[in-house]
Amino acid sequence: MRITQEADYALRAIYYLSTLEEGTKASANVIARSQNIPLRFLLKLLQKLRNAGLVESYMGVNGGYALSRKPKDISFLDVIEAIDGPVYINRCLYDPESCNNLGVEKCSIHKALHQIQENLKKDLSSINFQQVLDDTELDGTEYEEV
Amino acid sequence: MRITQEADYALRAIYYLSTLEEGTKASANVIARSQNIPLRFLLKLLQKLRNAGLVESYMGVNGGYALSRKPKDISFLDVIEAIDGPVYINRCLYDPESCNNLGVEKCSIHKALHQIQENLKKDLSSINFQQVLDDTELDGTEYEEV
DNA sequence: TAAATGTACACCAAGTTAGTATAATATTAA
DNA sequence: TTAATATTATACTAACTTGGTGTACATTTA
Repeated sequence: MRITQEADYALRAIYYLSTLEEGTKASANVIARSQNIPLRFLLKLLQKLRNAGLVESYMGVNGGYALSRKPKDISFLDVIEAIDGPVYINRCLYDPESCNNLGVEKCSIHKALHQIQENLKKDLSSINFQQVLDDTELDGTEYEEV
Repeated sequence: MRITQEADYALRAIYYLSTLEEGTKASANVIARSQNIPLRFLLKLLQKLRNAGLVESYMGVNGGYALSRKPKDISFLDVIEAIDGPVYINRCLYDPESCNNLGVEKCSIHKALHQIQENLKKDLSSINFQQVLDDTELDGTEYEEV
C-alpha cells in the first residue's frame, strides 16, 4: 500500500524544479545533489517524467530539465502514475477479468475497495506543486514556531 | 500502491465468516473452496488474523474458524493491517528517522503525503463487514437489474 | 575538438510475494 | 483407543519487483 522510492524521488525532483523561475533548467547533477537522490537512478526516472510530458530535457552543455507546465498544473497523481503506473489498490481493480472471485461488478469487497481507490486518486490529484511551494514558504519564514 | 493478494484473500475470508450465523465456525477447507483461495495459503493467513484477534480457531474434528467480533466491528483497515502490517504510503512515513530528505516534519512533500495517508486510513477504517453484507443483499435480491 | 550534458541498454543483488511441502498436535466420534 | 478430521508450526522456493549500477553513445556549446 505504498508508493515506490522512485516515485518519492520523482516528487522531490519535480518539487525542486518547481522552486525555480518559470522556464529555468536544472541539470540532473544539481537536482540529485539538492534532493539527495542517486544520480543514475534520477536520470532514469527523469526519462519517465519526460515520456509522461511532465518535464522537458535539453542535451549538451548547459542542458538539463525544466517543467513543461506550471507547478499548479502538476498533481501528485500525475507524478506517481508517470513513475509507478496507474494507481490501483488491488489486482482485481486493475484487471477485473483475472479476478478469481466475482469481479468488481459482482463482488461487494471489490466494489468497496474501488470506492476507496477513487477517493485516494481524487486526493492525489487534488494536490499540486504550487500548494507544496506555498506550504514550504509559510513554514520557513512567516510562521516560524516560537 | 496496492494491498497484497494475501490481504485480498483475507478480506474475502472474513467476508465469508460474516455471512454465517453469529458464532458459527467454518473449516479452512470450506472457506477456501467458497472463496477460491489456495488452502495452504489460507491456513497461513488465518494465523495472522488469529494473532490480530479477528478470528478464533478450533482444532480437531468439527474445528474451524469463527469471527471473534460482530461483522460491524471489523473494518477493512483491521484486516489489511493484520495481514500487510501498518498502512503507510511511503517509506519516510513509516520510519521518519531514515528519511533521506528532511523528514516528515520539515518536508512539504512528505507532509502532503501524510495527509493523504490519513484520509486513506480513515476511509479503510470507516467501512465494516456489516456494510458489505448489506450491500451484497441489496444487489442479489431486491434491486435486480432489468 | 574538448567538456558537459542527456540517452539507451544491459545487468544485478536484495527483498517481497505467493505460494507449496512435511510433519506434528488437538479434538471428536466410533 | 484408534482413526479421521482439523489446525499449527516450520521450512522451502520460484518468480517478480525494487533500487540501484555500468558502459557506451549522442548532442550541444565554447
